[in-house]
Amino acid sequence: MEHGHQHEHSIERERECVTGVPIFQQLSDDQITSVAKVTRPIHADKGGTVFSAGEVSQTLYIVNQGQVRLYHLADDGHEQVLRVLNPGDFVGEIALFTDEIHGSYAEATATTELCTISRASLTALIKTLPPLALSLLGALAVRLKTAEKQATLLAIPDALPRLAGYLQELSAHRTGTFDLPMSKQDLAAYLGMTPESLSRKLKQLSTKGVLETVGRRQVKVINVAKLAELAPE
Amino acid sequence: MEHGHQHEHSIERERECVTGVPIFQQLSDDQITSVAKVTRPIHADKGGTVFSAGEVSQTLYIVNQGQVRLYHLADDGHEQVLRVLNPGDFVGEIALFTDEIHGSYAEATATTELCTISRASLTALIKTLPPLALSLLGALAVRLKTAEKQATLLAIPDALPRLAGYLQELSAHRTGTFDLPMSKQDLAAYLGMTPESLSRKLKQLSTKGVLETVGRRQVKVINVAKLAELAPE
DNA sequence: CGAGCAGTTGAATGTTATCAACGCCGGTGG
DNA sequence: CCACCGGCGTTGATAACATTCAACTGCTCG
Repeated sequence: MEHGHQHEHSIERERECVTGVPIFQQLSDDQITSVAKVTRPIHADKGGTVFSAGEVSQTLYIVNQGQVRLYHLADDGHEQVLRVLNPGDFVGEIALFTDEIHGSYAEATATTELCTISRASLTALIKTLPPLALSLLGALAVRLKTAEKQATLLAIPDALPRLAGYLQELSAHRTGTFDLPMSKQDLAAYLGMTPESLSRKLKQLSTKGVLETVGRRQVKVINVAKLAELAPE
Repeated sequence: MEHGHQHEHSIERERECVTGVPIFQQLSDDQITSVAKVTRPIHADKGGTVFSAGEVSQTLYIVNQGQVRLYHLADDGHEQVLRVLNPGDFVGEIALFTDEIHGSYAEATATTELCTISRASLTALIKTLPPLALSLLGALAVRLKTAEKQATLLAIPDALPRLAGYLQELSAHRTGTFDLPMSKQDLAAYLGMTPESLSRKLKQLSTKGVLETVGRRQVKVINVAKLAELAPE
């Protein structure tokens, strides 16, 4: 039957969107299908807007491919990056429980594929799929830990240990030369300093033999021990 | 039967511990009983330690009565408050998914009653009680939002808008004169400044007619509009 | 190949931390 | 109940730090 076939095909597309995402990984085939049924894939070109501040949200967004930059505008027009979403990351979880207005903008920094699930669908899914609830709880717990760690980092008045702490955390899961998750001016705002200060502090670390900056967006940690010394704790 | 009676009595105690806590509130009587069965109440006197940094944790702690101060020690011995737990708040959710070592100390700032649930028990509960999963997800989402908001606050270089933003958030849910959730020296560290700076900035706000400091731990917001002006966004 | 923006460097200014001393409140012990 | 003691909080002066403003370099992308 033509119609039936088309329907199956479209489900296949959604399945692909779901299977690539860690929080759904431990689900069975049948369970993935039930998730896929309520999933709507969306696409965003590089530079495109996924959502804007001020919009009402009742949707969970999960990045499948590409990258999304989450930021909000300060009153002086200056952009403050909140988080960078890589494949598997998601945003909109607060919308699942309260009618919340987006406080931030989401912009694709590369060609990006996302999965969206409405609030009603997700709450229904959670009620019928306990493993999904656990996955989500785990993901939120990890994000919470990250956010709280960042808060304690930012509470450090001096810029150098603040930067060192950030780089230590960042380099912990990578090795050798690695990419910064955002531009240096975004990173500066993220770390609570000006781009000028970041530049100077990076040079300071470079002079001390702690690291080298490679090109525009890469950093190579040379002396992990020295970095740990400069970082808090 | 003597033994049976004793057993029921002890369950009653745990029920009391559970019913007082928001995340369990929407559960039915039967469900509360099943939660109570795996709950272990613990008590901490004022000044007592609930847990210490370095300990392995596989337990969720929920505050029932009293207050718990969560902090960790910087390398210079200086205490950094992460969060203050009031009745209904909980800590240890990360322990539910990974064998994690506590990074912080938990100290009772008043006579405190807590409920504890082991990892195994809670994961089992979540699998059988979907509403509980939703409650937990909601609570984590709220905490996440708070933590991310604090991070963006702390990213502000100037102390005055940082303090103003904090006070605005704090006063939003209260009215008139209200208590600060911690001592001023703790608050200063929490806001990424020195106690001296906090004192000066509070005085500055007082001079501007924005607020008044009452006694040692109370603040009265006089001009909400002015406070909002000084706060970011 | 050119334009524009990210990133760097430099000097001056402003803010904040630091160090030190002091009042003040709260709790403890006589 | 009162007096003492200790820490919290405040105030003042200095110095270090980061921001600011401005000019310049060097990518990168069109």
